[in-house]
Amino acid sequence: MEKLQALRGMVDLLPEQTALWQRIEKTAQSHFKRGAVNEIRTPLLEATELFSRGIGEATDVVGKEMYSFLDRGQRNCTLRPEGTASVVRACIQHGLLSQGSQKFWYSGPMFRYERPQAGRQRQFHQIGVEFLGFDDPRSDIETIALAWDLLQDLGLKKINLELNSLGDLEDRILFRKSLVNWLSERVDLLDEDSKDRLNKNPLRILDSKNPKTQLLLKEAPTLNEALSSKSKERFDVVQAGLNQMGIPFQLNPCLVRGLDYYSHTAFEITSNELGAQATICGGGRYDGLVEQLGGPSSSGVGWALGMERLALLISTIKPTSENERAKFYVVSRGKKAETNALTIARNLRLKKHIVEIDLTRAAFSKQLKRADKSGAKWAIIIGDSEAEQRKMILKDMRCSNAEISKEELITEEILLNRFA
RNA sequence: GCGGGCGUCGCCAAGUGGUUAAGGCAGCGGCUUGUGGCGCCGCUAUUCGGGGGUUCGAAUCCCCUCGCUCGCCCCA
Repeated sequence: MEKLQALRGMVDLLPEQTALWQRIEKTAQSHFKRGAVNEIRTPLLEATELFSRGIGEATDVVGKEMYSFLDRGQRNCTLRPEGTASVVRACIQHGLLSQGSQKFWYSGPMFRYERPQAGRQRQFHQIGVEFLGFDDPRSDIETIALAWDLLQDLGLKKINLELNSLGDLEDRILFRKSLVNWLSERVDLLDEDSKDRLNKNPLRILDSKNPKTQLLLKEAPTLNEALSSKSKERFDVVQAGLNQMGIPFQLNPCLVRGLDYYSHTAFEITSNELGAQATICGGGRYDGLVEQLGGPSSSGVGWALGMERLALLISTIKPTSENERAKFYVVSRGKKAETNALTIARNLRLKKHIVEIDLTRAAFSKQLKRADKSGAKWAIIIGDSEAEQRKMILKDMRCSNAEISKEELITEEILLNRFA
């Protein structure tokens, strides 16, 4: 018989992991709340066209990584490979931008059909932020600071912020021309991938990992030189803002990012403790996107961070805290006792206590062993004789010595009063 | 899509051609027929990812296949 298992690249998160994930989500939400950023939830499934138009036909994400299929109505659908396009679509659809600028956060699964490796799955999860309708470079600074502070709060000390400016559309067209010209005279020195990109997407050559290509690029014209004075000024404001906040960053003139919609500020937060997939958070400005998707001319800036990669970095943190453990562990034997036990557990829970109940019918010694292991502070023991008297034994499990630990016979009423 | 590594019980793991597939953890049962951290005893893989082949004999050798994993590509 064929073993049934999850599809490649689809990962189960077991309780040991979910505790950590909840911690991350809780921390992030706390930062969003303080920043007056509102949650938005959009569908996992969208029209394929949203992504091909938004992210760009020539990108790898659209070209070879999308989970696309025809639904029963012959509509071309795609499981979202990223969050920004959906958020922008929702904004346009509901006319939110006519109500002024918007600050959003989202969280959820994304899908890309790639070979899985460390820090990369086919279904992965992102927490992201999108600020729409903000043109001021201070919004770049605010979003970056939000990401930075959130990661600091999670205890990540050894992370790097890399920063670049892609300029506006005109800057990039100019730069592309000069880069292509320069590289065309040196095609022989390029690696295969880069040769391919020379026509398709020349800017991407900049972040080639091929060492020879990188060496060559040191002589090449840089994006920075191609920026208009206006773009340069804007970039200066962003840098000055980060400096003033004491957020350290490194300029990386080769940081271009793979999605077509980025302009001006582009940034990545990386860690060198992650293996090959070092980026835990990436984002930037995307001023043309709203209009490109059929909305009003409007600017935007945002980022997304990878939950799996974040979880990898924080995985050393202890998962279960003291107050998440059960306060009571209910043990019972005998027909009447067992049903009484269930009711008592429920009544304690209605009083907001954390209660674990043993449903095994094993010997008391066995059940109490589990009570001990569970870390519960109190055991409630109900056998036939207690059930007859409508009482129970309350046993203090905090004492490590079983012989001298306190226990007493009490009624449910007394119990509920005492722990009210 | 292309490379490298790996696949023995829920988890970790010995075994590298001879047959009873070690051991540890976890789980279950018992010592303690109604009472917890220790200890002791017992149970838990007709089977070594799957299929085929070589051989008197294979978890151990060969072929195919599936899966996992790391890397390339790319991104979070």
